[in-house]
Amino acid sequence: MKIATWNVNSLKVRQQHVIDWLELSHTDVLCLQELKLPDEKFPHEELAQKGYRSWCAGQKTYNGVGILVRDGLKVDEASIVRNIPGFEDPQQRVIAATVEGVRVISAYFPNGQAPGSDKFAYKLRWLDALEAWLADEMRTHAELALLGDYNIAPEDRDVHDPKAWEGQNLVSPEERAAFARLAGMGLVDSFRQFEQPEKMYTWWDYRMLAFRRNAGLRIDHILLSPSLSARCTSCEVDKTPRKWDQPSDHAPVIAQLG
DNA sequence: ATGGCCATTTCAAATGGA
Repeated sequence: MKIATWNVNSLKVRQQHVIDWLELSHTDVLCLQELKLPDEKFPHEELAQKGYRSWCAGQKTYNGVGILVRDGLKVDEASIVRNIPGFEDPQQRVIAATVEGVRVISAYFPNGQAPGSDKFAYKLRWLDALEAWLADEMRTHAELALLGDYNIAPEDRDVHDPKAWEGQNLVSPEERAAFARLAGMGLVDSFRQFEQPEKMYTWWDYRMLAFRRNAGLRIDHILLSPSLSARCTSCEVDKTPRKWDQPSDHAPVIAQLG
């Protein structure tokens, strides 16, 4: 089973990219972030025509997450959860589904704007709530995958220019500590399970010719519970759709589970 | 050179992203 995550930065604009990439990558389960559309505008029918069932937690203009599952894979309808239970939040950032017994979570972590800001405080509160909920989820699901736009570059090697970025949003010690706590819970960064090319990132600013200069950050991740990590045979970033016309500023990350 | 792009809302310029 191939599982993947992609921040599409508007599903309306990127719908054809998603359809093309599903066919290209043979992805079975695709987690999407930044749909930027309300539930009633989610293209369930169009995706169904391409062989995927879909679930979403959308909202107008901002945020919004979804999960696409190839026909034939077993999804327990009762397993669908939207948002972090107990964490009141109008922002739609989390959706979970159990697919073939694997707990799949699509998450769009808050950006945080800048350390010290109100949005940064919200990011840290959100991270605390996620961590508490994940602890429960991991107790009930041995095979769990947390996929999404984490808006955290966990290490300096995930940053094109660590000196310039030192202490900034997305790389600050507090954010990295939160990421490290996820690892402390037993979640494994599947990308780092395998040998990878140098300077591999998942996001590049639209400005400054950043993609051409490979001036990026690795902020999109697939974290796996111990028993799922043991099943994982590869994890890579696919930069292909970042080169297409009118691309998302993020590239998808895909992992193969044996 | 400390900006530059892009999507959205709504039709002009502000907001948010990362």
